[in-house]
Amino acid sequence: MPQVAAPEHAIALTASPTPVRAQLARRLRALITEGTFKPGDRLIERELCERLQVSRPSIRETLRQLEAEGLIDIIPNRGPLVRMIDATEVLELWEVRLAMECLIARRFALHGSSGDADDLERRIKALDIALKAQDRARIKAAKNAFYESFASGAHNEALAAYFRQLTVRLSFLWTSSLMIPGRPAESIGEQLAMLAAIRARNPEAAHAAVVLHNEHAKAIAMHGLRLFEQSRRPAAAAHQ
Amino acid sequence: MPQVAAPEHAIALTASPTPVRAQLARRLRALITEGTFKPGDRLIERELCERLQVSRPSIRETLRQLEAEGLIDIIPNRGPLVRMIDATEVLELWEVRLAMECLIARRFALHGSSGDADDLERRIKALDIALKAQDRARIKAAKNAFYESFASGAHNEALAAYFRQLTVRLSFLWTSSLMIPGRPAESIGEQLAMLAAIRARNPEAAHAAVVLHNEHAKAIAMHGLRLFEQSRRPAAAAHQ
DNA sequence: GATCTGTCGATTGTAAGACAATCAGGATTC
DNA sequence: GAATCCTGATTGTCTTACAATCGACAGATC
Repeated sequence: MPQVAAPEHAIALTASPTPVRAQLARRLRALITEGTFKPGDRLIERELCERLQVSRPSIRETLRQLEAEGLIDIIPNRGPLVRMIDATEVLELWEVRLAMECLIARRFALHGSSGDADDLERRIKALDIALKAQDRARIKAAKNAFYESFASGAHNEALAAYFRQLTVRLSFLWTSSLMIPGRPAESIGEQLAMLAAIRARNPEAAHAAVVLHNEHAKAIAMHGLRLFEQSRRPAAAAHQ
Repeated sequence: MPQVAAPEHAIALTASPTPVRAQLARRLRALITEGTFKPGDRLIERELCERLQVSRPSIRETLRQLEAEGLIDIIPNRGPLVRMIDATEVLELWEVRLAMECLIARRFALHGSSGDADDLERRIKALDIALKAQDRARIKAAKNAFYESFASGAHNEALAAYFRQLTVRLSFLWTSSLMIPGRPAESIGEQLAMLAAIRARNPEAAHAAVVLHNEHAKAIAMHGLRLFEQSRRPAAAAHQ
Protein backbone atom coordinates (compact mmCIF):
# COMPACT_ATOMS: atom_id res chain seq x y z
CA MET A 1 0.00 0.00 0.00
CA PRO A 2 2.95 2.35 -0.26
CA GLN A 3 1.65 4.01 -3.36
CA VAL A 4 -0.48 6.75 -2.03
CA ALA A 5 1.51 9.73 -3.14
CA ALA A 6 4.70 8.18 -4.30
CA PRO A 7 7.65 10.36 -3.42
CA GLU A 8 9.98 11.07 -6.29
CA HIS A 9 12.93 9.15 -4.95
CA ALA A 10 10.91 5.94 -4.99
CA ILE A 11 10.44 6.32 -8.70
CA ALA A 12 14.12 6.84 -9.17
CA LEU A 13 14.98 3.76 -7.16
CA THR A 14 12.75 1.33 -8.99
CA ALA A 15 14.00 2.42 -12.43
CA SER A 16 10.37 1.97 -13.17
CA PRO A 17 8.73 0.50 -16.19
CA THR A 18 5.86 2.52 -14.71
CA PRO A 19 2.71 0.73 -15.78
CA VAL A 20 0.01 2.89 -17.22
CA ARG A 21 -2.27 2.39 -14.26
CA ALA A 22 0.34 3.76 -11.87
CA GLN A 23 0.53 6.99 -13.79
CA LEU A 24 -3.22 6.95 -14.06
CA ALA A 25 -3.57 6.63 -10.31
CA ARG A 26 -1.26 9.57 -9.71
CA ARG A 27 -3.10 11.58 -12.29
CA LEU A 28 -6.55 10.91 -10.92
CA ARG A 29 -5.38 11.45 -7.37
CA ALA A 30 -4.02 14.82 -8.39
CA LEU A 31 -7.24 15.75 -10.17
CA ILE A 32 -9.16 14.99 -7.01
CA THR A 33 -6.83 16.58 -4.48
CA GLU A 34 -6.46 19.69 -6.60
CA GLY A 35 -10.20 20.10 -6.75
CA THR A 36 -10.75 19.56 -10.45
CA PHE A 37 -13.04 16.73 -9.43
CA LYS A 38 -14.98 17.79 -6.36
CA PRO A 39 -16.60 15.61 -3.69
CA GLY A 40 -19.85 14.24 -5.04
CA ASP A 41 -18.84 14.46 -8.69
CA ARG A 42 -19.49 11.33 -10.66
CA LEU A 43 -16.58 9.79 -12.47
CA ILE A 44 -17.98 8.15 -15.55
CA GLU A 45 -15.71 5.49 -16.95
CA ARG A 46 -16.15 6.34 -20.58
CA GLU A 47 -15.54 10.01 -19.99
CA LEU A 48 -12.35 9.21 -18.14
CA CYS A 49 -11.29 6.97 -21.01
CA GLU A 50 -11.64 9.79 -23.50
CA ARG A 51 -10.18 12.40 -21.26
CA LEU A 52 -7.14 10.40 -20.23
CA GLN A 53 -6.73 8.36 -23.39
CA VAL A 54 -6.66 4.92 -21.83
CA SER A 55 -8.89 1.91 -22.05
CA ARG A 56 -11.72 1.04 -19.74
CA PRO A 57 -9.98 -1.88 -17.98
CA SER A 58 -7.11 0.39 -17.00
CA ILE A 59 -9.52 2.98 -15.69
CA ARG A 60 -11.45 0.41 -13.75
CA GLU A 61 -8.38 -1.11 -12.11
CA THR A 62 -7.24 2.31 -11.07
CA LEU A 63 -10.65 3.13 -9.65
CA ARG A 64 -10.58 0.04 -7.42
CA GLN A 65 -7.29 1.23 -6.07
CA LEU A 66 -8.53 4.73 -5.34
CA GLU A 67 -11.58 3.25 -3.68
CA ALA A 68 -9.39 1.22 -1.35
CA GLU A 69 -7.48 4.38 -0.55
CA GLY A 70 -10.71 6.04 0.50
CA LEU A 71 -10.66 8.72 -2.18
CA ILE A 72 -13.75 7.60 -4.07
CA ASP A 73 -16.90 5.59 -3.44
CA ILE A 74 -18.15 3.05 -5.91
CA ILE A 75 -21.86 2.45 -5.72
CA PRO A 76 -22.91 -0.83 -7.32
CA ASN A 77 -24.53 -0.32 -10.69
CA ARG A 78 -24.18 3.39 -10.34
CA GLY A 79 -20.51 3.90 -10.55
CA PRO A 80 -17.72 5.81 -8.89
CA LEU A 81 -17.93 9.28 -7.42
CA VAL A 82 -15.52 11.43 -5.51
CA ARG A 83 -16.05 10.61 -1.90
CA MET A 84 -18.35 12.97 -0.05
CA ILE A 85 -17.18 13.59 3.44
CA ASP A 86 -19.43 15.13 6.04
CA ALA A 87 -18.30 16.93 9.16
CA THR A 88 -18.51 13.78 11.25
CA GLU A 89 -16.17 11.89 9.02
CA VAL A 90 -13.77 14.78 8.78
CA LEU A 91 -13.52 14.79 12.55
CA GLU A 92 -12.95 11.04 12.56
CA LEU A 93 -10.19 11.18 9.98
CA TRP A 94 -8.68 14.19 11.63
CA GLU A 95 -8.38 12.38 14.92
CA VAL A 96 -6.70 9.38 13.32
CA ARG A 97 -4.32 11.64 11.47
CA LEU A 98 -3.50 13.51 14.65
CA ALA A 99 -2.60 10.25 16.35
CA MET A 100 -0.22 9.48 13.50
CA GLU A 101 1.26 12.94 13.60
CA CYS A 102 1.97 12.54 17.29
CA LEU A 103 3.59 9.19 16.72
CA ILE A 104 5.72 10.63 13.95
CA ALA A 105 6.83 13.51 16.14
CA ARG A 106 7.79 11.17 18.96
CA ARG A 107 9.65 8.83 16.65
CA PHE A 108 11.36 11.74 14.92
CA ALA A 109 12.66 12.96 18.27
CA LEU A 110 13.87 9.47 19.16
CA HIS A 111 15.16 8.07 15.88
CA GLY A 112 15.60 11.01 13.52
CA SER A 113 19.11 11.98 12.48
CA SER A 114 20.33 15.53 12.70
CA GLY A 115 20.28 15.52 8.90
CA ASP A 116 16.57 14.74 9.05
CA ALA A 117 16.09 17.71 11.33
CA ASP A 118 18.07 19.96 9.03
CA ASP A 119 15.93 18.87 6.13
CA LEU A 120 12.78 19.52 8.08
CA GLU A 121 14.02 22.98 8.98
CA ARG A 122 14.64 23.79 5.33
CA ARG A 123 11.08 22.73 4.50
CA ILE A 124 9.63 24.85 7.24
CA LYS A 125 11.52 27.88 6.02
CA ALA A 126 10.46 27.23 2.44
CA LEU A 127 6.88 26.99 3.62
CA ASP A 128 7.27 30.25 5.48
CA ILE A 129 8.46 31.98 2.35
CA ALA A 130 5.67 30.51 0.26
CA LEU A 131 3.07 31.58 2.80
CA LYS A 132 4.37 35.11 2.83
CA ALA A 133 4.36 35.18 -0.96
CA GLN A 134 0.67 34.17 -0.93
CA ASP A 135 1.31 31.84 -3.85
CA ARG A 136 -1.29 29.07 -3.69
CA ALA A 137 0.56 26.56 -5.81
CA ARG A 138 3.83 27.08 -3.98
CA ILE A 139 2.17 26.92 -0.60
CA LYS A 140 0.66 23.60 -1.50
CA ALA A 141 3.91 22.19 -2.82
CA ALA A 142 5.83 23.45 0.19
CA LYS A 143 3.26 21.96 2.53
CA ASN A 144 3.50 18.58 0.86
CA ALA A 145 7.27 18.70 0.98
CA PHE A 146 7.10 19.56 4.66
CA TYR A 147 4.81 16.65 5.43
CA GLU A 148 6.98 14.32 3.40
CA SER A 149 10.08 15.36 5.28
CA PHE A 150 8.28 15.19 8.59
CA ALA A 151 7.00 11.68 7.94
CA SER A 152 10.29 10.34 6.63
CA GLY A 153 12.16 11.55 9.69
CA ALA A 154 10.25 9.06 11.79
CA HIS A 155 11.91 6.18 9.93
CA ASN A 156 8.78 4.09 9.76
CA GLU A 157 7.71 3.61 6.18
CA ALA A 158 4.33 2.08 7.02
CA LEU A 159 3.51 4.97 9.29
CA ALA A 160 4.54 7.45 6.61
CA ALA A 161 2.33 5.71 4.06
CA TYR A 162 -0.75 5.86 6.27
CA PHE A 163 -0.04 9.45 7.17
CA ARG A 164 0.27 10.30 3.50
CA GLN A 165 -3.00 8.59 2.74
CA LEU A 166 -4.85 10.46 5.44
CA THR A 167 -3.38 13.74 4.31
CA VAL A 168 -4.63 13.06 0.80
CA ARG A 169 -8.08 12.11 2.05
CA LEU A 170 -8.33 15.40 3.89
CA SER A 171 -6.64 17.48 1.23
CA PHE A 172 -9.90 19.01 0.05
CA LEU A 173 -9.97 20.99 3.28
CA TRP A 174 -6.80 22.73 2.21
CA THR A 175 -7.84 23.22 -1.38
CA SER A 176 -11.36 24.39 -0.78
CA SER A 177 -10.84 26.75 2.07
CA LEU A 178 -8.75 29.64 0.95
CA MET A 179 -6.42 28.65 3.73
CA ILE A 180 -6.85 31.73 5.78
CA PRO A 181 -5.40 35.16 5.36
CA GLY A 182 -3.72 35.69 8.72
CA ARG A 183 -1.61 33.66 11.09
CA PRO A 184 1.03 32.07 8.90
CA ALA A 185 3.68 33.42 11.26
CA GLU A 186 1.93 31.84 14.20
CA SER A 187 1.74 28.50 12.43
CA ILE A 188 5.39 28.58 11.42
CA GLY A 189 6.32 29.43 14.98
CA GLU A 190 4.52 26.35 16.23
CA GLN A 191 6.34 24.18 13.77
CA LEU A 192 9.67 25.64 14.75
CA ALA A 193 8.82 24.84 18.36
CA MET A 194 8.23 21.25 17.35
CA LEU A 195 11.53 21.21 15.51
CA ALA A 196 13.30 22.48 18.60
CA ALA A 197 11.76 19.68 20.66
CA ILE A 198 12.91 17.17 18.06
CA ARG A 199 16.43 18.57 18.09
CA ALA A 200 16.42 18.37 21.88
CA ARG A 201 15.45 14.69 21.50
CA ASN A 202 12.45 15.30 23.67
CA PRO A 203 9.60 13.14 22.37
CA GLU A 204 7.09 14.36 24.93
CA ALA A 205 7.68 17.99 24.01
CA ALA A 206 7.46 17.18 20.32
CA HIS A 207 4.21 15.37 20.94
CA ALA A 208 2.85 18.33 22.86
CA ALA A 209 3.89 20.73 20.13
CA VAL A 210 1.97 18.71 17.57
CA VAL A 211 -1.13 18.67 19.74
CA LEU A 212 -0.94 22.40 20.25
CA HIS A 213 -0.45 23.18 16.60
CA ASN A 214 -3.28 20.84 15.74
CA GLU A 215 -5.64 22.62 18.05
CA HIS A 216 -5.30 25.75 15.94
CA ALA A 217 -5.16 24.04 12.57
CA LYS A 218 -8.26 22.05 13.36
CA ALA A 219 -10.34 25.11 14.13
CA ILE A 220 -9.32 26.62 10.83
CA ALA A 221 -9.97 23.43 8.94
CA MET A 222 -13.45 23.16 10.41
CA HIS A 223 -14.16 26.71 9.38
CA GLY A 224 -13.01 25.83 5.87
CA LEU A 225 -15.28 22.80 5.92
CA ARG A 226 -18.32 24.92 6.71
CA LEU A 227 -17.49 27.29 3.89
CA PHE A 228 -17.08 24.33 1.61
CA GLU A 229 -20.37 22.76 2.57
CA GLN A 230 -22.22 26.03 2.11
CA SER A 231 -20.69 26.57 -1.30
CA ARG A 232 -21.84 23.17 -2.47
CA ARG A 233 -25.44 23.62 -1.40
CA PRO A 234 -26.79 26.82 -2.94
CA ALA A 235 -30.43 26.20 -2.03
CA ALA A 236 -31.70 23.48 0.27
CA ALA A 237 -33.65 24.96 3.12
CA ALA A 238 -36.86 23.20 4.10
CA HIS A 239 -35.58 19.65 3.78
CA GLN A 240 -35.31 17.53 6.83
CA MET B 1 -40.26 7.24 6.92
CA PRO B 2 -42.06 4.64 9.01
CA GLN B 3 -39.14 2.26 9.57
CA VAL B 4 -41.37 -0.75 10.01
CA ALA B 5 -39.59 -3.76 11.38
CA ALA B 6 -38.52 -5.12 8.04
CA PRO B 7 -39.29 -8.81 7.51
CA GLU B 8 -36.36 -10.85 6.33
CA HIS B 9 -37.67 -11.53 2.88
CA ALA B 10 -37.99 -7.80 2.26
CA ILE B 11 -34.37 -7.36 3.27
CA ALA B 12 -33.37 -10.22 1.04
CA LEU B 13 -35.07 -8.59 -1.89
CA THR B 14 -33.55 -5.19 -1.25
CA ALA B 15 -30.24 -6.64 -0.19
CA SER B 16 -27.12 -5.11 -1.65
CA PRO B 17 -26.29 -6.34 -5.14
CA THR B 18 -22.85 -7.49 -3.95
CA PRO B 19 -20.74 -7.42 -7.09
CA VAL B 20 -18.61 -10.43 -7.83
CA ARG B 21 -15.41 -8.58 -7.07
CA ALA B 22 -16.56 -7.81 -3.53
CA GLN B 23 -17.06 -11.48 -2.81
CA LEU B 24 -13.79 -12.18 -4.56
CA ALA B 25 -11.97 -9.70 -2.34
CA ARG B 26 -13.38 -11.31 0.79
CA ARG B 27 -12.50 -14.72 -0.52
CA LEU B 28 -8.92 -13.87 -1.40
CA ARG B 29 -8.43 -11.96 1.83
CA ALA B 30 -9.58 -15.02 3.73
CA LEU B 31 -7.30 -17.32 1.76
CA ILE B 32 -4.36 -15.10 2.66
CA THR B 33 -5.16 -14.47 6.30
CA GLU B 34 -5.93 -18.12 6.88
CA GLY B 35 -2.58 -19.08 5.49
CA THR B 36 -3.68 -20.99 2.41
CA PHE B 37 -1.63 -18.50 0.45
CA LYS B 38 1.54 -17.78 2.38
CA PRO B 39 3.77 -14.70 2.22
CA GLY B 40 5.93 -14.92 -0.88
CA ASP B 41 3.54 -17.17 -2.79
CA ARG B 42 2.87 -15.97 -6.30
CA LEU B 43 -0.72 -15.42 -7.29
CA ILE B 44 -0.99 -16.22 -10.95
CA GLU B 45 -3.97 -14.63 -12.59
CA ARG B 46 -4.99 -17.55 -14.73
CA GLU B 47 -4.74 -19.97 -11.86
CA LEU B 48 -6.97 -17.74 -9.78
CA CYS B 49 -9.42 -17.56 -12.66
CA GLU B 50 -9.73 -21.32 -12.81
CA ARG B 51 -9.72 -21.82 -9.09
CA LEU B 52 -12.32 -19.17 -8.34
CA GLN B 53 -14.29 -19.42 -11.57
CA VAL B 54 -14.23 -15.78 -12.53
CA SER B 55 -12.78 -13.85 -15.42
CA ARG B 56 -9.41 -12.21 -15.54
CA PRO B 57 -10.67 -8.62 -15.37
CA SER B 58 -12.51 -9.39 -12.14
CA ILE B 59 -9.42 -10.99 -10.69
CA ARG B 60 -7.24 -8.09 -11.72
CA GLU B 61 -9.54 -5.46 -10.26
CA THR B 62 -9.65 -7.34 -7.00
CA LEU B 63 -5.88 -7.62 -6.95
CA ARG B 64 -5.49 -3.85 -7.27
CA GLN B 65 -7.71 -3.48 -4.25
CA LEU B 66 -5.77 -5.98 -2.17
CA GLU B 67 -2.56 -4.26 -3.19
CA ALA B 68 -3.88 -0.94 -1.92
CA GLU B 69 -4.79 -2.67 1.32
CA GLY B 70 -1.21 -3.81 1.70
CA LEU B 71 -1.95 -7.51 1.49
CA ILE B 72 -0.10 -8.24 -1.72
CA ASP B 73 2.67 -6.75 -3.79
CA ILE B 74 2.41 -6.43 -7.54
CA ILE B 75 5.76 -6.41 -9.26
CA PRO B 76 5.61 -4.99 -12.79
CA ASN B 77 5.77 -7.67 -15.43
CA ARG B 78 6.07 -10.31 -12.78
CA GLY B 79 2.74 -10.25 -11.14
CA PRO B 80 1.19 -10.33 -7.72
CA LEU B 81 2.50 -12.19 -4.71
CA VAL B 82 1.43 -12.37 -1.12
CA ARG B 83 3.30 -9.63 0.62
CA MET B 84 6.45 -10.71 2.38
CA ILE B 85 6.97 -8.88 5.60
CA ASP B 86 10.29 -8.86 7.34
CA ALA B 87 10.88 -8.20 11.02
CA THR B 88 11.46 -4.50 10.45
CA GLU B 89 8.16 -4.02 8.75
CA VAL B 90 6.33 -6.07 11.34
CA LEU B 91 7.68 -3.74 13.99
CA GLU B 92 6.61 -0.74 11.96
CA LEU B 93 3.09 -1.99 11.45
CA TRP B 94 2.88 -3.09 15.02
CA GLU B 95 3.71 0.36 16.26
CA VAL B 96 1.08 1.97 14.08
CA ARG B 97 -1.47 -0.56 15.19
CA LEU B 98 -0.60 0.04 18.80
CA ALA B 99 -1.20 3.75 18.36
CA MET B 100 -4.64 2.98 16.97
CA GLU B 101 -5.40 0.56 19.74
CA CYS B 102 -4.55 3.21 22.28
CA LEU B 103 -6.74 5.74 20.54
CA ILE B 104 -9.59 3.25 20.44
CA ALA B 105 -9.23 2.52 24.13
CA ARG B 106 -9.27 6.20 25.00
CA ARG B 107 -12.26 6.90 22.80
CA PHE B 108 -14.07 3.83 24.13
CA ALA B 109 -13.65 5.12 27.66
CA LEU B 110 -14.90 8.57 26.65
CA HIS B 111 -17.63 7.85 24.13
CA GLY B 112 -18.57 4.20 24.49
CA SER B 113 -21.99 3.34 25.86
CA SER B 114 -22.45 0.88 28.69
CA GLY B 115 -24.01 -1.43 26.10
CA ASP B 116 -20.75 -1.30 24.18
CA ALA B 117 -18.89 -2.28 27.31
CA ASP B 118 -21.31 -5.13 27.96
CA ASP B 119 -20.76 -6.38 24.45
CA LEU B 120 -17.02 -6.18 24.86
CA GLU B 121 -17.23 -8.13 28.08
CA ARG B 122 -19.18 -10.90 26.38
CA ARG B 123 -16.50 -11.11 23.69
CA ILE B 124 -13.73 -11.31 26.23
CA LYS B 125 -15.47 -14.15 28.01
CA ALA B 126 -16.12 -15.97 24.77
CA LEU B 127 -12.45 -15.59 23.93
CA ASP B 128 -11.52 -16.96 27.32
CA ILE B 129 -13.62 -20.03 26.77
CA ALA B 130 -12.23 -20.58 23.29
CA LEU B 131 -8.67 -20.24 24.57
CA LYS B 132 -9.26 -22.78 27.27
CA ALA B 133 -10.84 -25.15 24.77
CA GLN B 134 -7.67 -24.89 22.62
CA ASP B 135 -9.82 -24.77 19.51
CA ARG B 136 -7.83 -22.90 16.85
CA ALA B 137 -10.77 -21.96 14.67
CA ARG B 138 -12.85 -20.78 17.57
CA ILE B 139 -9.99 -18.81 19.05
CA LYS B 140 -9.52 -17.03 15.79
CA ALA B 141 -13.21 -16.25 15.42
CA ALA B 142 -13.47 -15.09 19.01
CA LYS B 143 -10.43 -12.89 18.61
CA ASN B 144 -11.84 -11.25 15.54
CA ALA B 145 -15.16 -10.69 17.25
CA PHE B 146 -13.34 -9.15 20.19
CA TYR B 147 -11.40 -6.76 17.98
CA GLU B 148 -14.54 -5.86 16.11
CA SER B 149 -16.39 -5.06 19.30
CA PHE B 150 -13.43 -3.16 20.66
CA ALA B 151 -13.09 -1.03 17.57
CA SER B 152 -16.79 -0.30 17.23
CA GLY B 153 -17.00 0.92 20.81
CA ALA B 154 -14.79 3.85 19.91
CA HIS B 155 -17.49 5.21 17.61
CA ASN B 156 -15.09 6.26 14.92
CA GLU B 157 -15.68 4.31 11.75
CA ALA B 158 -12.54 5.50 9.99
CA LEU B 159 -10.42 4.50 12.95
CA ALA B 160 -12.09 1.10 13.08
CA ALA B 161 -11.43 0.57 9.38
CA TYR B 162 -7.73 1.33 9.66
CA PHE B 163 -7.43 -0.82 12.76
CA ARG B 164 -9.11 -3.67 10.90
CA GLN B 165 -6.76 -3.31 7.99
CA LEU B 166 -3.70 -3.38 10.18
CA THR B 167 -5.00 -6.41 12.03
CA VAL B 168 -5.43 -8.20 8.71
CA ARG B 169 -1.97 -7.23 7.54
CA LEU B 170 -0.48 -8.70 10.68
CA SER B 171 -2.78 -11.68 10.84
CA PHE B 172 -0.12 -14.06 9.62
CA LEU B 173 1.57 -13.67 12.97
CA TRP B 174 -1.46 -15.19 14.61
CA THR B 175 -1.95 -17.91 12.05
CA SER B 176 1.63 -19.00 11.73
CA SER B 177 2.70 -18.99 15.31
CA LEU B 178 0.83 -21.64 17.16
CA MET B 179 -0.26 -18.83 19.43
CA ILE B 180 1.44 -20.07 22.50
CA PRO B 181 0.47 -22.74 24.92
CA GLY B 182 0.44 -20.85 28.23
CA ARG B 183 -0.72 -17.51 29.48
CA PRO B 184 -4.25 -17.23 28.12
CA ALA B 185 -5.41 -16.45 31.64
CA GLU B 186 -2.85 -13.68 31.94
CA SER B 187 -3.93 -12.19 28.65
CA ILE B 188 -7.60 -12.31 29.53
CA GLY B 189 -6.83 -10.66 32.83
CA GLU B 190 -5.16 -7.78 31.05
CA GLN B 191 -8.14 -7.30 28.84
CA LEU B 192 -10.52 -7.35 31.76
CA ALA B 193 -8.37 -4.66 33.36
CA MET B 194 -8.81 -2.58 30.25
CA LEU B 195 -12.53 -3.16 30.36
CA ALA B 196 -12.63 -1.99 33.96
CA ALA B 197 -10.82 1.20 32.99
CA ILE B 198 -13.32 1.76 30.20
CA ARG B 199 -16.25 1.22 32.54
CA ALA B 200 -14.70 3.69 34.96
CA ARG B 201 -14.54 6.15 32.07
CA ASN B 202 -10.85 6.55 32.65
CA PRO B 203 -9.17 7.00 29.28
CA GLU B 204 -5.67 7.23 30.69
CA ALA B 205 -6.03 3.96 32.52
CA ALA B 206 -7.51 2.29 29.44
CA HIS B 207 -4.60 3.58 27.39
CA ALA B 208 -2.13 2.26 29.94
CA ALA B 209 -3.84 -1.13 29.98
CA VAL B 210 -3.50 -1.41 26.23
CA VAL B 211 0.18 -0.52 26.38
CA LEU B 212 0.79 -3.08 29.09
CA HIS B 213 -1.04 -5.84 27.29
CA ASN B 214 0.77 -4.98 24.11
CA GLU B 215 4.12 -5.31 25.75
CA HIS B 216 3.41 -8.97 26.38
CA ALA B 217 1.61 -9.68 23.14
CA LYS B 218 4.43 -8.11 21.15
CA ALA B 219 7.07 -10.35 22.67
CA ILE B 220 5.02 -13.38 21.78
CA ALA B 221 4.32 -12.15 18.29
CA MET B 222 8.00 -11.56 17.66
CA HIS B 223 8.76 -15.04 18.84
CA GLY B 224 6.13 -16.34 16.44
CA LEU B 225 7.71 -14.30 13.67
CA ARG B 226 11.08 -15.92 14.23
CA LEU B 227 9.53 -19.36 14.11
CA PHE B 228 7.74 -18.40 10.93
CA GLU B 229 10.86 -17.08 9.25
CA GLN B 230 12.82 -20.18 10.16
CA SER B 231 10.12 -22.46 8.86
CA ARG B 232 10.12 -20.71 5.51
CA ARG B 233 13.85 -20.92 5.04
CA PRO B 234 14.93 -24.55 5.41
CA ALA B 235 18.48 -23.97 4.15
CA ALA B 236 19.95 -20.58 3.38
CA ALA B 237 22.96 -19.94 5.51
CA ALA B 238 25.81 -18.11 3.83
CA HIS B 239 23.76 -15.50 2.07
CA GLN B 240 24.22 -11.89 3.01
C1' DG C 1 -53.31 18.07 -10.67
C1' DA C 2 -50.89 14.49 -8.30
C1' DT C 3 -49.39 9.91 -8.06
C1' DC C 4 -48.29 5.67 -9.77
C1' DT C 5 -46.38 2.79 -13.61
C1' DG C 6 -43.92 1.32 -17.48
C1' DT C 7 -40.54 2.04 -20.71
C1' DC C 8 -36.08 3.68 -22.39
C1' DG C 9 -31.46 5.36 -22.30
C1' DA C 10 -27.24 5.53 -19.84
C1' DT C 11 -23.87 3.19 -17.20
C1' DT C 12 -21.74 -0.36 -14.95
C1' DG C 13 -20.68 -5.60 -14.35
C1' DT C 14 -18.56 -9.27 -16.36
C1' DA C 15 -16.62 -12.06 -19.89
C1' DA C 16 -13.64 -13.57 -23.83
C1' DG C 17 -10.10 -12.96 -27.04
C1' DA C 18 -5.94 -11.03 -28.69
C1' DC C 19 -1.23 -9.36 -28.94
C1' DA C 20 2.99 -6.96 -27.40
C1' DA C 21 6.37 -6.50 -23.70
C1' DT C 22 8.97 -8.37 -20.37
C1' DC C 23 11.06 -11.55 -17.16
C1' DA C 24 13.05 -16.13 -15.48
C1' DG C 25 15.37 -19.95 -16.28
C1' DG C 26 17.29 -23.42 -19.12
C1' DA C 27 20.01 -24.72 -23.21
C1' DT C 28 23.88 -23.67 -25.83
C1' DT C 29 28.29 -22.19 -26.76
C1' DC C 30 32.89 -20.76 -25.88
C1' DG D 1 32.51 -23.13 -15.56
C1' DA D 2 30.72 -18.78 -17.12
C1' DA D 3 28.54 -15.88 -20.30
C1' DT D 4 25.00 -15.60 -23.82
C1' DC D 5 21.03 -16.50 -26.23
C1' DC D 6 16.54 -18.43 -26.65
C1' DT D 7 12.19 -19.89 -25.31
C1' DG D 8 8.17 -20.27 -22.52
C1' DA D 9 5.38 -18.19 -19.12
C1' DT D 10 3.06 -14.23 -17.43
C1' DT D 11 1.54 -9.78 -17.22
C1' DG D 12 0.05 -5.15 -19.48
C1' DT D 13 -3.16 -3.29 -22.29
C1' DC D 14 -6.76 -2.90 -25.61
C1' DT D 15 -11.04 -4.14 -28.12
C1' DT D 16 -15.42 -5.93 -28.37
C1' DA D 17 -19.56 -7.66 -26.54
C1' DC D 18 -23.67 -8.30 -23.90
C1' DA D 19 -26.49 -8.68 -19.66
C1' DA D 20 -28.06 -6.30 -15.50
C1' DT D 21 -29.36 -2.45 -13.26
C1' DC D 22 -30.49 2.29 -12.15
C1' DG D 23 -32.57 6.89 -13.03
C1' DA D 24 -35.49 9.77 -15.39
C1' DC D 25 -39.09 10.85 -18.26
C1' DA D 26 -43.56 10.17 -20.38
C1' DG D 27 -47.96 8.48 -20.02
C1' DA D 28 -51.97 6.63 -17.72
C1' DT D 29 -55.05 6.54 -13.92
C1' DC D 30 -57.71 8.36 -10.18
